[in-house]
Amino acid sequence: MSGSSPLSRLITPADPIQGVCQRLDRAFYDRPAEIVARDLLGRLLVHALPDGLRAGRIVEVEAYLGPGDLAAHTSRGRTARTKAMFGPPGHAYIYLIYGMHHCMNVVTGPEGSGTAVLLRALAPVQGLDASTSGPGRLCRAMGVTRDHYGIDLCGDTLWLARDEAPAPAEIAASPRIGVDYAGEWAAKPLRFFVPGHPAVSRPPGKSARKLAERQS
DNA sequence: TCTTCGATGAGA
DNA sequence: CTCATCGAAGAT
Repeated sequence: MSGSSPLSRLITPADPIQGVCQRLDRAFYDRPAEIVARDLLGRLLVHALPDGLRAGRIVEVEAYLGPGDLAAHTSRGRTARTKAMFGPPGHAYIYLIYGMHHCMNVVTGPEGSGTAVLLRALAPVQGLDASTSGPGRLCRAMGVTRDHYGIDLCGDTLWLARDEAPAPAEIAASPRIGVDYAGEWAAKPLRFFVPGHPAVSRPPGKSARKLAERQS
């Protein structure tokens, strides 16, 4: 944490970060996944690369509530893959899905809780030219791979931050995507997104179930 | 060791 | 709707 933070370079005409930009600290992540998930909407994901910073504003996430949640990878216990998800909060849980796509989660709650939030879509802010809608494309555009498995998000490579942009006026919830196998857990409204935002990966259809709620 | 299949995305 | 593509998990 030096005085000349690279965060100053985030200020752009296209989507200016307003005033002070501050890295989210450990305490932010050390809360229940569902709380962290909602609080992550509107925050920034930042990756420092040799050729500059890439940053996007989070507009869609999903909460995974631990071993009791049949849709969560930690529901099958502690394995090599889920080691990071069972680890301390504020670290990245990243996995390869369908042999070709990476998905990035932020680990939440106390160490051992096995809870995390999947980042599903970003609104481009800086250094992003590919699509950032959908968990696989988000990682590809941000340059996130399993090399970042377990990385400390309170460090200076890959981190999340808050700025002075207003929080989303509204947050919508829906069932999580692609977890139909999870029994009653498949229906729980644990996907949160900014309703109507163009970067959201799957805009709700007419019959899609949606719960709009007020944000803090 | 063998088999199955997934917290996806692209394309017909 | 299909299918690419591979590691983790469960079955054997």
